Amino acid sequence: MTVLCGDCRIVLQSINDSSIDLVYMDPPFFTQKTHALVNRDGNASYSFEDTWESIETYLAFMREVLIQCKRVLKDTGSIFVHCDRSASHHLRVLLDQIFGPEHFQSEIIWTYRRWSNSKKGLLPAHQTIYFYSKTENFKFNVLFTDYSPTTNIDQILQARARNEKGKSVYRRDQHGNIVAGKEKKGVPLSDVWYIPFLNPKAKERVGYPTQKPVLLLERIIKIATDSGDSVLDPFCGSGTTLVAAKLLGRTYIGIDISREAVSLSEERLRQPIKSESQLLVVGEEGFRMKSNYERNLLKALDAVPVERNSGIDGFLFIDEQPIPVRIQKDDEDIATARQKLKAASRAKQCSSMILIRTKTENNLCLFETEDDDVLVIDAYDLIIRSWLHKRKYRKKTTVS
Amino acid sequence: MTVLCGDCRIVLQSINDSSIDLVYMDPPFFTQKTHALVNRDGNASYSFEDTWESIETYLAFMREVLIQCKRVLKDTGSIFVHCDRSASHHLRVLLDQIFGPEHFQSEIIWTYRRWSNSKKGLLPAHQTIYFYSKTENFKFNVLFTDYSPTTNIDQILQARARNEKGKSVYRRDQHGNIVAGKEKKGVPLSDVWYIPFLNPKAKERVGYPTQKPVLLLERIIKIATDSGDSVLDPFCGSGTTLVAAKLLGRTYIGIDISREAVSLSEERLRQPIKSESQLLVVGEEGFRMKSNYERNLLKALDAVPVERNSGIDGFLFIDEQPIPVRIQKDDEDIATARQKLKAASRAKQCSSMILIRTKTENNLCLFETEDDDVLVIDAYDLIIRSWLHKRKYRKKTTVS
DNA sequence: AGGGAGCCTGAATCCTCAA
DNA sequence: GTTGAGGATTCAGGCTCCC
Repeated sequence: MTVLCGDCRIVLQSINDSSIDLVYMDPPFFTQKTHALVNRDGNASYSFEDTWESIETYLAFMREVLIQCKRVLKDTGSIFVHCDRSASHHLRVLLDQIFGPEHFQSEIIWTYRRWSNSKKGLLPAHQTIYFYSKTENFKFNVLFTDYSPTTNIDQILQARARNEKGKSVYRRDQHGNIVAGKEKKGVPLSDVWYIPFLNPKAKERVGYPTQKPVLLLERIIKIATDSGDSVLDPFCGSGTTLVAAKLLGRTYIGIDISREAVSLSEERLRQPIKSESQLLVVGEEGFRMKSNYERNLLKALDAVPVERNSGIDGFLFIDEQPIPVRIQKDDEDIATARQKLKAASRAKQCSSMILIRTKTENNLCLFETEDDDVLVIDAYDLIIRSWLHKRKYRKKTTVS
Repeated sequence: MTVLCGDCRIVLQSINDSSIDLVYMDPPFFTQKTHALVNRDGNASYSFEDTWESIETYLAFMREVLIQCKRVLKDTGSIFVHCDRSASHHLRVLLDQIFGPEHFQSEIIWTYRRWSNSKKGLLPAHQTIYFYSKTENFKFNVLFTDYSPTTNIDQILQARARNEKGKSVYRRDQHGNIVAGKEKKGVPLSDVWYIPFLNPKAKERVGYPTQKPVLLLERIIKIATDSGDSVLDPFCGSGTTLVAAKLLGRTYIGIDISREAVSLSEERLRQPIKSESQLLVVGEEGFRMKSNYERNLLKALDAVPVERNSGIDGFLFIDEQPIPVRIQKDDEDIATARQKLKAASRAKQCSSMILIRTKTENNLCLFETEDDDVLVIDAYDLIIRSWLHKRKYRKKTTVS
């Protein structure tokens, strides 16, 4: 959980063999340019050199770094190397040499829309991330995306079989009825990722050149590690990788040769939630911090999410009047939840509040009182689960 | 305007120096597999070998072909080499050697959605096309695409200038009014192309493995040539390049080592057909039938949305069992909604269903019957609206 | 061990049948 | 006839399982 300053070829030597679960690196791309950007308030400027004598010098440097990275990786670990069209082919040849072509897993295309320039040629709108594993036995979590709107989901739910000619057909039982298949979670994530490029005006920007979106790093970390695993970024720059790792509960080590970059990373890490939310709109960051479950509930309510720890999870606006919303937490009973919501709302002068109940209680004596200003609504999954439970029980008794 | 049969390394020798405007090639990808496919009507079968002793053998072969291609290209000509992740990096190193890294123009990513599989890792969903020119003085036509929906069109149309600090600002006349700029045609085409993969069921398919969509070739030909120019494809296969060239009024030469492929190309050229992709005509959004409201409701239920069934809006999975979900539509009463849901679910053999009520009815006589298999849940906004209404009324009566 | 056969997959078309 | 909903079809994949 540190950010180290120095040449990563040297600093990496202090890291133990087989101790890291994921290496992500965003090294110089061999653009042969100096990258500089002035900070928001204009008083600090970060820059780094990406000029090299020749491609051979560049590759010799990268070779040293990659060999060290392989050494520190666990056998179940993987490496993601970010590059652009300047030298991606040379880097992949190098990766083949060091990690072995059989450990190549994916060529990830990060694509985005960007302001057009009037260059003769096609507008560059992608960068490449090479994904190699150390062994065949690498850790991989499948992320799922939505089905294409052209897909007949109701159809692909049906179980399938082969007929006598070996053709794929839907399976039918002895009555000729269709047989239902297994659960569908969605389509496994593909190797082409559309993630918006950090807009020059984005609040997330901290003034560091080549800064990557947190969303991109979150996705990589989720794919290759579990909670508590270790993430290493030998060219950490503004520390985006480390922030994403911290937000996802992974441990992290960052290295950068620039004193300023290390300070900037440390600053961002000190309070990633707070400092990030100063930079980001509350809604955006609040959205990322909430669990999917709460986020979806708030969306269905059409409520605007707010930050945690305040007793209020979001606000619903009806006739321009804000109505505080709280979702009952796993570790609290409905009375506590109501109390917290009322306490937090008192200061806001709100007379109507909404509480979403997510659990059944042992004693169901607490109900919405007639003159209360809190509306208690049961979460959909709570309603469904108790209905199914009731039905099951009823069927059993009917049979007996 | 011919299709020649033979090894392209030999056949190319018969083509004059500096006589071709565009070379497109779709060589073997070094997949180390034999690709075979049976024709639609089942009476013909095409196949080709893509197995090699080593990567060196493959590259030696490709080197010979590429050197010949450079020779026959005009000084204003360009070459587009289609490859996939198997050997793209090696091919680009080769292209750098033969055409010079300074003549590298673009790494085009052709991306698409396709049937998936149970791979451990990311689903491959792109192929790469390298675009090199013979000299700096190459022919290039800018194609335009639509602006992204987030772009403010009004702003683009305004003329721009630089202020005293060199920053880009909108130009204003002496009265401070914004000056309208030149007409813009859209965003110049980027190097990431989303073009639907030739679907297994597409009519355009002729039964040749690895067949490419005509649309992809049309785009390349439009970029690099004008009407009447010459196009060469040394691995023409089923002749897609030649068909696209003919449709666009370019002259063409195709070469293939397989007698069957040459016959197939000749046959296709006799009646060049381009099938319209429904997906491209309508657009992905055209297939999405759900409102944001409905989508958010389904998400809160943790249900998978269904786009192509008029009775079912989504599926919820509990204990791996699919449960159909329907959201009551604006123009239907709850009885109709229930009836449609039950009708659609009958074929799916589902015994439990969920119906989301979104409106109150005048006669509230219809309730969930004890033995029913449909659970009716009120949408959150319905609950909230009726609660607020009730409170308002109660307060009024209290005051009076 | 290594290699071939068979299985699971979902996108996007074609195609059928009902209204 | 004409339209449109939804059922049927098949693959430049990649896994497992079985000799």
